[in-house]
Amino acid sequence: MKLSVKSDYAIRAVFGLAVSFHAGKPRRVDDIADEFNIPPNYLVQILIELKSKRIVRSHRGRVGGYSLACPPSEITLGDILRCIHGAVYDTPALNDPNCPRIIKNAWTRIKEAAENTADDIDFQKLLDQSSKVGNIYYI
Amino acid sequence: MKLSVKSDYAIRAVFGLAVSFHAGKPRRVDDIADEFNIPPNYLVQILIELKSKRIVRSHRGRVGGYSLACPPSEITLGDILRCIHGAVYDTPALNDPNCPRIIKNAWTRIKEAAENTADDIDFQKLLDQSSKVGNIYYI
DNA sequence: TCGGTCGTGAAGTTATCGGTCAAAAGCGAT
DNA sequence: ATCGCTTTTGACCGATAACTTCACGACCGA
Repeated sequence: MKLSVKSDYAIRAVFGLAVSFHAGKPRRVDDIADEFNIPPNYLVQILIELKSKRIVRSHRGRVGGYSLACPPSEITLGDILRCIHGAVYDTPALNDPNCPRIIKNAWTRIKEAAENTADDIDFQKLLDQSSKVGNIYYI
Repeated sequence: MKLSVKSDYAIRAVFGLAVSFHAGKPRRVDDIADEFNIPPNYLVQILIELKSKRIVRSHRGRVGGYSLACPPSEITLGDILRCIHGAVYDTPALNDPNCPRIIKNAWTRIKEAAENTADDIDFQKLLDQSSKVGNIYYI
């Protein structure tokens, strides 16, 4: 039930990279951390995890930084959640042989509801919302 | 993303009480703990929480034990999850002013998907499944 | 070669989880 | 009235994970 901030940080970071995806230039860690109020040293660890799952790429050196490994439309929130934690929605009940089948079925229904929703939201959709709604209701 | 076993224990316990709801007689803690493989001393804490939220009732003394406070059809999985944890699906992102609106919207969608599903499953439905499927596929 | 960037591991703090234990308090039956 | 059975309460503990910071190494481009 309780999500960690880590997954939220990850989604913010990928969103930040999605915004500047067309530019083609990588973005520095401190830059992203600064925009989204993420502890820089913590963000590094998160980005490394995202990199190991081929969601982002890194470049070292003077013009280094991070960029998306594929178009925003091909990355979903479910992908990020599965990368950072093992699953979108995980309960020990499903692995517990003592849990009655009926209850396991119920857990599975809830799990799939969350999973399907997360897999349906890709970062291109978020970008579209951002350009449409963001400019109108921005305070 | 990671659920605790506590909520699973709670659901098992309430399910156990639902099964014997029509009998009208309370069920002892150790009895429930034994059937569903729940540490008895841990189950006590869970039942007390459930009682404080008026989901179950208790009865002391020689013929004491626990029983449901209302019919199984009026108790949903969402009720249990909200009782044990604060919410069915909780992410710190929704309370973080630094989290962009677009991303908060996405979190809300996932949250509502899980919440609606959990609220749709009441214990009468589980009982119905139990009597229908349980007897056929029981090993 | 030098400055800036990522990469990595370690360390520490805090919180939560899962579980145990020992009494106290209340109720029913006899 | 008392006795046994049950819930009630609250304290406690070890392990694990979350979150964060730090220091230093590796690497690249100019």
